[in-house]
Amino acid sequence: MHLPHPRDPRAGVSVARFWQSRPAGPFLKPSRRARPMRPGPVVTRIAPSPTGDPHIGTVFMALFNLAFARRHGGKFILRIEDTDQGRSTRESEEAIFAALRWAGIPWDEGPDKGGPHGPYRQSERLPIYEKHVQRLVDSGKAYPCFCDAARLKALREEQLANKQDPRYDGHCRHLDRSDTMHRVATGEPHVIRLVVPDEGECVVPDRLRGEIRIAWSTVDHQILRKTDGFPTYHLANVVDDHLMGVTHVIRGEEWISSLPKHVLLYEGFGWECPEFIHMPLLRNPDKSKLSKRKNPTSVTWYREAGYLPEAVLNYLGMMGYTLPDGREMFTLDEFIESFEIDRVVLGGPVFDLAKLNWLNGRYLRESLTPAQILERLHGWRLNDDLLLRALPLTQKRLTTLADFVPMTAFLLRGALDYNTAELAGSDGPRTARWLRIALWQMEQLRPFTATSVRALFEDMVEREGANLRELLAPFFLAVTGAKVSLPLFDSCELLGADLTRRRLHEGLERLAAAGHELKGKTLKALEEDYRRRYVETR
RNA sequence: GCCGCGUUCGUCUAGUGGUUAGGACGCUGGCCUCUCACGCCGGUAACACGGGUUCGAAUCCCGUACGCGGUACCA
Repeated sequence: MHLPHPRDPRAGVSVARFWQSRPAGPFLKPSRRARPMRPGPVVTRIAPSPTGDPHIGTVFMALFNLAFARRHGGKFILRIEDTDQGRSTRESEEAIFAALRWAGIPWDEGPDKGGPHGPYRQSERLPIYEKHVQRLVDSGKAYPCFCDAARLKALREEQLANKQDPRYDGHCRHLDRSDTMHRVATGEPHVIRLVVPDEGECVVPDRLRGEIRIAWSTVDHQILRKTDGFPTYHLANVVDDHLMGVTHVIRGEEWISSLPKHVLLYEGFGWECPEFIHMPLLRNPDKSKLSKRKNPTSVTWYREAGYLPEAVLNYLGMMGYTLPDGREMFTLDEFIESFEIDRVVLGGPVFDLAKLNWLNGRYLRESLTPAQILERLHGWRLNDDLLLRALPLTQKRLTTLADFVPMTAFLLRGALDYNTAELAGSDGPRTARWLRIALWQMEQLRPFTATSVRALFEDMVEREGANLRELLAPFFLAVTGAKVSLPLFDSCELLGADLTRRRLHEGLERLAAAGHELKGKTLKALEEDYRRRYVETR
């Protein structure tokens, strides 16, 4: 079905085209009853950005995209959005693949397995974006902009001071065209910006939310191509979704405010919009967007901490959703089989480890035989590989073989059991600061090895003006659960980054409970201090 | 600040005008039992608030409050 250029007859108001004609009268809240499907094959996608650790939210979104596609006999694509050259890494990309595989999420097309619409890595599609950005410039829907950061900053501050929305003022849009072209041709640094209407509003249907309306005046002249020649998310995302035949964009609600930009791009290219479905965001216990500061977010942590992938996936399947028959324990296939996107609820679900624990326990005692659990233990950490790596550290300390188990138990344990007063030591606030700083440092530490951990602490010794023995004391306790243990740096390596970090985090929580909480002004001051003394002189 | 999206037990949720507002986690009392755990039985606890519409609103409409998200040459 070909649709004409989507522009509403009402002046200045553009409406994203939906596949069906819109109902007469006011748009009613969508019903939870299944809505009719768009004809033709369904294609969904997950488009993670390979920066940092693989996020549990990525698995959450992947699950719903996969279920929707499969339920309707369609395809599910994995696309890597590595348009941020500064932050994207191959290592992180690999970690995303591994995380999805661990979780049991299969994809039909992706960078690792190809497909008819490849490549599936945005950094390899630059010529495609280039061509499309040119199309927009040629048709006057985008324009080069030469403004530097200083001007933009000043502009933003002035607008904020006048209580206006920060928004590019169109300065470069009104430059003389031939002059502009000349400056571009001579290689002057510039970005390409999207032309956005000044008046009217953008109205877009969302499958779960009804019509979303946003005034154009609040939408910025989005940069489509950065100075480095790379596209921004907005451009690459729209171009790829169209070219890859994506019919349903199922993503987090954090994207709602950039919806108008995307709609404008689809219109600019003369393409039909996909159906938009904005899911609620996973939340911390305090309701803020799930973040590693407050909750474990790395998929690898859940694996290392001994969660079963099927339990994690099952748990994610009940975030914002219940099966039509209310079952709480289900396989991926069962989830897919009965999946109805219209049953998704919009309130942001708090990710509750206690309930995940209960579910994980049920899997362990109800769905696996002892022999199968043994296999899982081997696949987890209780295997020759770990024992063999621990042996060089324990060998000289052994009197009988039986000493080995208590000596290495901390490598396999969940929560540690130690005295918080001992952790705090004589200077609780100082201990808290040290743990906090080490944790920040470790978040950046790559690779995570005994050597790099040693370097981290030696660096800290210098900057904190403490001696190593004194500095390390609380870390022995926090990481191994004992004041006397195997060498700390090697222990950290054996434990791995996720588990080590989590233990420091737990140490911090214990200190907080004991009255040494870092919060508010103290925390802010520490952050600033940390930035000054560690980050800027790195 | 501005814009947007939300709001049923502490948490995950059922509920689509008429229900004693149901289930699950957690917490808690009991049973089972060599301990613990599991399991079983019971308890605790919610429609944010105010106006409408209606014979009747958790359910529909409007406002308020609160929460969250966005406001980048990050995604």
